[in-house]
Formats: sequence, structure tokens, C-alpha cells
Amino acid sequence: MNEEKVTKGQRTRARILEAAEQVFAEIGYHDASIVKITQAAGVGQGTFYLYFSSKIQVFDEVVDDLNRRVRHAMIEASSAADGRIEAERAGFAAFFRFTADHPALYRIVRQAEFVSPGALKRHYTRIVEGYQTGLAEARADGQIGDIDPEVAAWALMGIGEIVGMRWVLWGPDVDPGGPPSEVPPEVFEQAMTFIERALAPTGATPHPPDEPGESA
Amino acid sequence: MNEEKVTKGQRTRARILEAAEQVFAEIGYHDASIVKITQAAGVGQGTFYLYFSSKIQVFDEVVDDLNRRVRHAMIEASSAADGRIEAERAGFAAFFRFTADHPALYRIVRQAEFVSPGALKRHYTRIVEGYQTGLAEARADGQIGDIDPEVAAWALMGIGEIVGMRWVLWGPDVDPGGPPSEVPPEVFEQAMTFIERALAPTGATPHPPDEPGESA
Amino acid sequence: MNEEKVTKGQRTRARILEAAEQVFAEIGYHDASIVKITQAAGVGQGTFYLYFSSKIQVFDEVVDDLNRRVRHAMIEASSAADGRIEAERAGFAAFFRFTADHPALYRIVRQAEFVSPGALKRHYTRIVEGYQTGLAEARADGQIGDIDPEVAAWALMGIGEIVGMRWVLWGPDVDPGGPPSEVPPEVFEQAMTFIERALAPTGATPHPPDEPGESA
Amino acid sequence: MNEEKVTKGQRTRARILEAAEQVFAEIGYHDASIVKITQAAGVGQGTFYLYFSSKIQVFDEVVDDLNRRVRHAMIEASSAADGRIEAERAGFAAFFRFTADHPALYRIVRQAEFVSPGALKRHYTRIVEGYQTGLAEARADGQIGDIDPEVAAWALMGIGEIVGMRWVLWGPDVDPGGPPSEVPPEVFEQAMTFIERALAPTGATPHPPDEPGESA
DNA sequence: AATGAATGAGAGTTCATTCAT
DNA sequence: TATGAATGAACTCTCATTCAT
Repeated sequence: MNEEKVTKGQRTRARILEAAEQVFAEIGYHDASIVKITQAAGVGQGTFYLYFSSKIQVFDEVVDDLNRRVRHAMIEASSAADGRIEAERAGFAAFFRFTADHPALYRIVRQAEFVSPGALKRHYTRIVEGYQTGLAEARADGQIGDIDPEVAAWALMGIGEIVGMRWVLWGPDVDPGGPPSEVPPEVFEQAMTFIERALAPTGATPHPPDEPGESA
Repeated sequence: MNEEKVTKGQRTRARILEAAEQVFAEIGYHDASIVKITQAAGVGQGTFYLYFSSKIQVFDEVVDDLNRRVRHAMIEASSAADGRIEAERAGFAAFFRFTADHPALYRIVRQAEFVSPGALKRHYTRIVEGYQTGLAEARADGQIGDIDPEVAAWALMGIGEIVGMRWVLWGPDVDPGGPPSEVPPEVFEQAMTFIERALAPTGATPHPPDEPGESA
Repeated sequence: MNEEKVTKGQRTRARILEAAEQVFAEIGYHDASIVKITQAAGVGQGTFYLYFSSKIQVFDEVVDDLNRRVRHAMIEASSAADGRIEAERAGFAAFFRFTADHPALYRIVRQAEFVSPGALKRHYTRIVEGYQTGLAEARADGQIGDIDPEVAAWALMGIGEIVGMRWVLWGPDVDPGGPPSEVPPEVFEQAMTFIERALAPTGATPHPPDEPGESA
Repeated sequence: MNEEKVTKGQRTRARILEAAEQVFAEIGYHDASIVKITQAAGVGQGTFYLYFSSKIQVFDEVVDDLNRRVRHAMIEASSAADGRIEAERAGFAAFFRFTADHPALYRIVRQAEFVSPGALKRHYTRIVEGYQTGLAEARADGQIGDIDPEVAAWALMGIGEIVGMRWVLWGPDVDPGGPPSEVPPEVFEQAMTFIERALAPTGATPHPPDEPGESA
């Protein structure tokens, strides 16, 4: 009878976790108080400590949770795509989409450095590991140029991060406080071009097919 | 009379600013208290408010100061270099060197999002503007491929940021707490290769010099 | 049916009472939480309030319980002894032994002043009443000197208390945190000598056996 | 000019210490909150932490302060007295008088066991050391009987403590909450008789001089 | 008879800021 | 120009007690 049942406690815990994510994203870790989180969750203050041992623990859990979800979104998107380049584009697109839908990701992760350094490293490292594995395989297959997969993976991470911050979080016009928007298509295309050229198999012209007659 | 003279007040102000940079870098904005900053500066608490109107104002000023210095270091290094590629390498090297010497840059900037969002945007935007101008000129000269200078500039910013965080701040082994180290030479080379391929003039082989028999 | 039977409820109640005694003794009334007591008893928090109306009530009951047991131990020991002096020694010895076996006695009673003043007075007064009765009888029989039994009884109580604290609770070397030890035999002898001299029949030499030829 | 001057800060500190003593004595350590103490002292909450690092630190200081004062009172009284017995009576009288005037002594010390065990031991040990030294000298002079000064000193401490609690703190009728009264003269006399008999030089009749016709 | 999730008042402590000197 | 004593609001966290199950 209670085999797959979600207990009342589990529901309360989930509500608090969700509220914490929202509040952290909105006002930041330090301005987020337990009172604000529990009010947002609709529970008493004491209830928080029934499920989390401290404010920092719930922060870690929020970061890990977001990390899990963004990686899931990226993997799902790229595995459905056809071919290496398509997969890459799909992965990046998923990353930007997730960022737009969950601005909490950025806002929370960037606070992590001082709040919980472990959480920050865990977050980046896990995502990078995914990239790195894919790049190593692609290099072995000759699908990309000769480059260290680790460095390349971190470079991709950096590009994704900054483009997400610049165009998703800040909006097209860098005006402050605007709601997160999608990455403009032309920006996305340019960013992908940048990446594809960087990774293109050495010796081959990086982007020749669509501009014939260009090579010497 | 006070034309070139540095007044006592100006010296006090500078001491507080310097102390603030150190304390923010070491323990973060929120754990840094006015008491800690003034103690580090060797002045009384009240003196702080003679020169700065609030904790957040001194933070903004620290960020702007670091920004000015890192841009200065990059410009100086790249303008002394010979040729576009050399200039770029020199600029990145200067960026990483500054990061290693002033870990405060990273640690403070990454806190800025919630402390003072304006400071964060100002910081990135100013650095990117420098890149962007250079890239636009280089594109006009045909020294780099056909790519939107703005997107490319942000991509470079992202690469610099993440490589700096990964290899300078975290150290070679991602072990926590280690002192900031230099970017290992092979990582630097790989990162530059990545960038040079991405920016290489379209149609040309990105890295031909080391593979002489490659061109058609 | 339930004449001699110990019901399940009675057993649960006894377990909680015992757990409360241990927890109060170990960490003190204020640091002892209902959760800790119920966990030590192996029951749920709510169960506590089925048998006790409040934390303070269980404290009172613990004090009264210990009081009953220490008096029982003293009475049993002294009633088995032969002669007034022997009885007294046996009573004190029993008191110290009980203290060593149940450090809770001290630790709990000394907290009682602010937790439940009534409990403190009840505890001391009951023990003193036992002494007092014995002393009054002994005085009437001429076995002890002419002294107010009430004052003498309180004096004995004070000696027992402080010697117990000093040598049983703090251990022989006043080092902190050591486990309760027995009163060293020579200390016990000296304390009894002190008491016997104080109570010795007036005019008589208090300790004649070891100094023969002294009486008039 | 400011040679012997008491600074403003020192005065504030003294006011807080005094308020803490009163509040601890009245409602006990645990019910005494920083708010209550600072309100009683007429300062803000934050001011407390300018002078004391924690609630427990001020408690320790209060205990040590009371200890110093009670020892001072005892020493002063007994050193002004004439002869060993008179000195002893004067010391005890001073102890009881101090207790009556500063019920805080008892009420605070008895809480110390769990609040700050070090403070409790320090308090008793220091007073006992004074007794012990005096008793050792008196024994060497043959003024008191042959008894271990350490055990005897602790016994005296116990008697003083319990008589003070019984008659000073609880008042003559053991009714609760009455204001601290003096030890009734006849109780004081009986207690001194008890002590003098216990300490009387062995072989001599303890209290014969004042009742000449008493011996057989 | 027994449970444990839920509560909210209140605890100790910190700190940016003010202001009389 | 410089000080540091003073403040009080706000913080995280604890816990005796209740009550629906």
C-alpha cells in the first residue's frame, strides 16, 4: 500500500528544497534567510531543520540538484541528435534553454565559490567530464582536430557560461533586471561557428562546405 | 601646494582600499566586516566612513580598481608584442599572470553578482570591449576569419575565465585550498591552439606552420 | 487481573524515568532535551507526554526517586550495624557508596535549585530528618554530647555533601571529568573522626581508646 | 590627567557585570538572557559583546568576582579577631553575613556545576585552601586536635555551605521565597560548638571552660 | 498505547553604521 | 583628520509541546 507512496515528510522536504532554490536565485544566498525560505515553502521555521541540518546544506543540495537536471537535459538533447556536430549543437542549445528556464542555475552557482567551494567544483567538473568524454571519443574517430580533450572541454564550458550569462541572463541589451531571454539565433550560430572551427579536424578547412570557392 | 602632493587623507584612503581588496579576496564580501578591513588597514572604524559611504561602495571601487589594473596589464603586454597572434598570446598570458598574482580578481568578481550586479557587468563588459575592438580590426584586415567580433570576444572572455579558475585558482590538481599557481605551459598552448583555430582566417588551415606539407 | 501484573504502560513509564535520570546526570537538565530522553528510552517523543506532563515534572520525579533510594540505602546499612558509632559509619559509607554508584544524585540535585526549588528542599530535608531523629534519640540516651539535633543533622548533611563532591565526584586528584571513585579510606576515616569528635558526649574524651589513661 | 581616571568603557563594563550578577542570582543562568542582562544594565545588546565574549564568560567572571569578595570578607574578619577560636568564629560569621548580603553567591555557585564546572571547583578550592592553611598551622601549634587539615577544611566548607543554604537562603522557617535572613544566633552558636568540638585538641575536653560544673 | 511531523517563540551572537569626542 | 564606544535589527538554530494518525 505504501510501496511507491510519497510520504508527507518527503513532500514537505521537496517543498522546502524548491522554495530554497527560488529564494536563493532571487535574492542570493546571504540575503536568503531561513524565515524567507520557510515562508516561501509555507512551513514553520523549525520544520526546515527537520529535513536539512543547516542553511549551507540545503544550498549544496540545491546546487547538486540543478547540476543533475542540467546534465540530464544536455545528455537527453544531444543523444537524440544525429551526428557529432548536430549533437554538439543540441547539447549547447539545451544548455542555453535550461539556463533561460532556470536562471537559478547561474545565479546560484556563481555564489557557490564562497558559500561552498566544494559545490562549485563539483558542478563544473561534472559537466566538463561529460564534454571531455565525448571529445576524447570524437578525437579518436578523427571527427575533431588534435587537441587535448580536457582543455577543450573546459574551454567549451567557459564559452557556454559566459554566453549564457551575457545573452540569457542579462538579456539582449545588457539592461539590468530584464527577464531571462533566449540566446538570439544569430548569436547562437556565431558561437557554434566559433566552436566548430576550433574543433574542426586539423588540415580540413573548418567551415568550407557552405562557402564554396573560398579556399585558395 | 597640493598639486603633486599626496595628502595624508589620500594615503589613508588608499590603505583602506588595499586592505579591503585583501580581506574581500581572502574571506569574501559577506564575512568581511568593516572592523576586519579597518584593522587590516590600521585605522579606526569610524575612519572608514570618512572615505567610503558604505561597505558596498568600497566593494565597487575595489572591483573597478582591479578591472583597471588587469586591462592595463593586458594592453601593455599585447601592445609590446609583434604581430596579431603574438599579441593575442601575450594578452592571454598577461591575463593568467595577473590572475595568479591577484587571485582577488576572481574571488571578488565572482561574488559581485549578488553584491553589486552593476559591478559585475561593468567588469566583464570593459574587458570584452577591448577584445572586441581588436577583433573587429583584425577581421577588417583579414587576419582572422569571418566571425562576429562581439560573440567571439565574449567567447574569449569565457575561455580566459574558466581556464583561469580551473588552473590558476584551483591549482593543477583541483585540490582545494592550494595557492594560485601558473597555468601549466601545455595547458596554455592547448588553449591558444583552440583559440587560434577558432579565429583563423576562413579557408586557411588554422595551424599550418607546424604541419608544412598540409596545404593544397 | 492487573493486581500484581506490570502493565506495558508501566514498563514504558519506568523506561522513560530511568532514561531521564541518566540523561539529566550526564548532560544536565537544560541540555537534556525531550528528544534525547525519549531516544535513550527507545520511545517516540509523543509517548513522553503520555506519562509525564512536562519536562520539569519528570525532573521532580527523578529527584524524589533518587532521594527515596539513597535514604533506603542509608537506613538499611545503618540498621544492620551494631551500636551507635557503627551505625553512623555504616550510614555515611552507604551514602558515599550510593554517590559513587549514582553520580546522578549529586549532579541532578545541584541543578535543582533553579529548576525546581521545591525538589531541592524536599531532598535535603528528608535526609536530614532521618539524621535528626537518630541524633535526638542518641542525645536522650547520652550517647552523644549536648547539641541541637537539627543543627548537627544539617552539619552532617553538609559534610557528606562536600566530601562526596570533593572525593567521589571529582576523584582523588580533582582532575576534571574522571569517573566517580570511592572515597579513599583514609579520607573516610578522617571525616568520621571529625564527626565523632564533634558528637562525642560532652566531658568525655572523644576518642579515648587510642589514648588510654586519659579519663578522670 | 587620565592617570587614575576610570574610563567610560570601564564603567560600562562594570555596570554589565553587576547587572549580570543580579540577574543570574534572581532567575538563574539559563533563564537569564543577554537581553535581560543588558536591559538591567541599561545598555544595548551589542554593547555586551564589546566587553564579554560570551554569556558563559561573564558567568565565570561573576563567580570569580564573588569568590574574591567572600574570601576577602572572611580574611579581613578573622585577621581582626583575637585568638584561634575567635578568628574561626569571626570567619564563619563573615561568611554567613556575606551570604545574607549577597545571596547571589549561593544561587550562582550552585548552578556552576553544569554551566562551567571549572568555575565551581575554583570557587570551593580557593576557599578551602584558606581554611586548610590556617588549620595546618593551628595543628602544628597544638591548638587543634590531630586531624588531616585537608579533610577538616572541606568539612568546614560543607558545614558553612549547608547552614548558609538552610538558614540564610531558606530563612528560619524553610518557607520558600522569603528574603535572605541572618543565621539565628542560637543556630550559629550550635554550629560553632559542633566545629569547636570536632577540632578541639585531643585529650582535652572540648568545651569545658564555659560549663565548669559539667564534668563527672 | 504510541508515534513523529510540525510549530514558533526565543535563544546567543554579529555587524554596518552613527556620533560625541 | 581620526577615533571607537554604542546600538539594535537581523541572523541561524533549538526545543518543549501538540495533535492527527
